[in-house]
Amino acid sequence: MKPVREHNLGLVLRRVAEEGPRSRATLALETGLNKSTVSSLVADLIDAGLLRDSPVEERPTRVGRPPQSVELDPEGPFVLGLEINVDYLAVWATDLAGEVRHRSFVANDNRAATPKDVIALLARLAEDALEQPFAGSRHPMLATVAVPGLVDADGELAVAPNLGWTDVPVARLLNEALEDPPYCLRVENEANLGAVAELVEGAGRGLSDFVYVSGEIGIGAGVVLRGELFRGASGFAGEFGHLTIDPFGPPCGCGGRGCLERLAGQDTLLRLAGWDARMRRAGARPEWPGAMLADSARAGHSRTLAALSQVGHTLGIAIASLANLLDPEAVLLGGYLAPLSPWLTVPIYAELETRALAGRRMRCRVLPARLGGEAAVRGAVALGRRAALEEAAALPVAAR
Amino acid sequence: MKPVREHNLGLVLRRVAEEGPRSRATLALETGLNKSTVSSLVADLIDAGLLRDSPVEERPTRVGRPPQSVELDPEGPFVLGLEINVDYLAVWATDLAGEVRHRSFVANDNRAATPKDVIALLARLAEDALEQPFAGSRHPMLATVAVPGLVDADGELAVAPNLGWTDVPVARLLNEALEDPPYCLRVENEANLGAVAELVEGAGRGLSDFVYVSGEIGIGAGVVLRGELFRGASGFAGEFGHLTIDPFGPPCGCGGRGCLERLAGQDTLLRLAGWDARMRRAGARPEWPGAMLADSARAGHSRTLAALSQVGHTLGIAIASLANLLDPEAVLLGGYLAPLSPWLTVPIYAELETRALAGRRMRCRVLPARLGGEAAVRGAVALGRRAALEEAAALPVAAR
DNA sequence: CTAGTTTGTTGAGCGCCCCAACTAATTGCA
DNA sequence: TGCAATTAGTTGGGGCGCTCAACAAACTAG
Repeated sequence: MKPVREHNLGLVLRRVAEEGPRSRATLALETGLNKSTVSSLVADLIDAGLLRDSPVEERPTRVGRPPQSVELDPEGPFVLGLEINVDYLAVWATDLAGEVRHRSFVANDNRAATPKDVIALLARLAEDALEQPFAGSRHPMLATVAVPGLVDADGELAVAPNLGWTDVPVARLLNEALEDPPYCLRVENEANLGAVAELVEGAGRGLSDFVYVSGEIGIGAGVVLRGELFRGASGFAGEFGHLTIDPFGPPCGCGGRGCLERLAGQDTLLRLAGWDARMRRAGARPEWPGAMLADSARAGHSRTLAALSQVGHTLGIAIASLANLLDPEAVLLGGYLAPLSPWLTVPIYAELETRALAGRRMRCRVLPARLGGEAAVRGAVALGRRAALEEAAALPVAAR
Repeated sequence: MKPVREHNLGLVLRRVAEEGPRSRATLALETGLNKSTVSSLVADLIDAGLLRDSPVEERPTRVGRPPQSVELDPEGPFVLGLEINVDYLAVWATDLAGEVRHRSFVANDNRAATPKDVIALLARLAEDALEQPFAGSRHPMLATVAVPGLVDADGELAVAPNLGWTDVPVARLLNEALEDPPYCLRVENEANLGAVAELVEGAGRGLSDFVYVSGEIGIGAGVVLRGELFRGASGFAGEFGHLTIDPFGPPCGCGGRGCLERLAGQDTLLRLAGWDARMRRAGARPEWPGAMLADSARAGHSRTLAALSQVGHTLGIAIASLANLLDPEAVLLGGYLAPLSPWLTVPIYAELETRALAGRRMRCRVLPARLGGEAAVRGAVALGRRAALEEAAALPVAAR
């Protein structure tokens, strides 16, 4: 009920986490706290195994006693990021500093398997990560699972169209499948986690309001508002692919008509560019359509260029609606859209300028995402890491 | 830098503001603070002129010493809500408790006048309010101005299409026109303030994520996320009327095509229902179209009913896009849409069910707004009042 | 080697919250 | 009427945790 110490511990810890190793003196300067207070806070954090004295010297050849930097303790808490996607599973493990300590990727056709089997396999991969020597610590462990579908407020996977799953309690099943369940396990939509990843270490760094558009098999989005992921009232925010573009357009799998995903999704784009969409199914890598179409566009194939222009205009209409509603600082194009952004941004900007009421007064930039196919796992660890930093601050006061 | 006292003062003050008069004992129970702490906090707030002992006895015939309730001091700080609209000006003044102490409304064709003259007139109305006896207090005074246009992050009115104004520094001009400028003066979009009003005392009470759709001459919206007004990166969020419904539809005044406002705005609705839109200009009251069309619909005029159905479907498409993106708890229909909602909700829900991906899993309700044409002024005072409560907590610590 | 400079630590002081004891004001019951 | 019982509010002691100032530590410059 009176978490002032906890608050300040968190302040110092997060500062070190976000800005890197630094001395007590600079921490005092940056946080506005007193030198002696910072010393005491840092001592507690070291006792709790969250920080350690750093060999890195922060010293631009100045006079005076050399500062003693502290950094995140790599032996401290660690974090798991898991991903279930249509045709693969992935697991990453990092320490508090965000250093990736373990990484695995397994191709697996998850549409063909039952949820239970898939989650059992994922649990095996997670346990491999936990076997790593660095995982022997007594610290709490957080895990986040990225899934390609709608996750409701209780963490249950309500529906994953491209996986063919409905109402799968992923968190519960995974907890049961794990020998030693983590301190906290959460499940989150893939595009949402992609947005978090871009926010923390990608094209969204430093931004506070943006939308990450994830072009996978469908088109999803993660919405970041005021520097935080926005999930919506039931956890279903960001279904950008089902914005209506043409009310009487072709029917979409969702039951609507003329959805963005139907008019500008991967299948349509490939078809417009002259490829048979079914080629995709033939075991290609996930990054296939983006890289291939970019090659084709670079080679100047007119049909590809026309397809990209058309899809760009369609995307632009949707992005203009989004901009009218939310006025974000930027829209990030992720997934297969990222490598195609050189050809997409021009038509998108054109639509934005004619259709966004605030026109050029609002500078909504359209940028390629930076993290490619790793965005979702990266976001999973990043979210877990952020939560760990938040909660870890409560640790030293409890340990007293 | 160590606002723990301030925080607790605010906690107590806001509790009383939101939940009404109550005793120190119940405040202690509700805030989790100690009885003695609450006593001390309340004493400070009384000293600062923010609270006073209340004659109201909170006593459900129980044994023991009767509690001494405290309530917001009506002699405390006061708040102005101003509104500049197309054909009228309005000023409300309330005390901290939200009790309206002064109210004025002046019909005035603001399109025909220069911004400077309009603001001078508004300043005169504001000064009338300040002449009131209760305004003689030493307390800070906050004012908020509602305007029907885009307000940028600096509080400048960038563009007000229906007023014909562009780049009017309303805050600066009003400050100059006022003899004794307020402690803090802010300018905010009309629909945004309508959303705040509905949040505080209308259909949005208790909700944390909703969108208020304001049907005035244009269609705007105020977006409330996590219980707070969301303004967007440049302050231009909520331009719901310019969502694209039909990319190749009729041109809209904004430069786009097939905007919601063009396809389902007031003019179109009246035309579809068989009225000449120009009749509106002929000096009718602002609530004219809603009340009149509702009468006509109640009378069973088939052309009106068909028009409402068509507009409802169009609105529903836009609301489905919004719901896909933000997953709000509710959408409130305000302005002239409120009295029409009995005929609009059915087609809107129909579109929501077919077009929102999460379908009936997400319960996005569509409700009529409750505050009618007063929403914007009410929101203006409510926003000022909320800010006053926030800042007033800093007062007692400064006064020490 | 000493003066100057910057970092980190130590102990006094203090704001502010909690706790417990106490006073105040009422009801219930003998 | 009067004395428990009960609930509200106040008062003073204690302690957590922050700030401040003085000091010790570790280095550079000349």
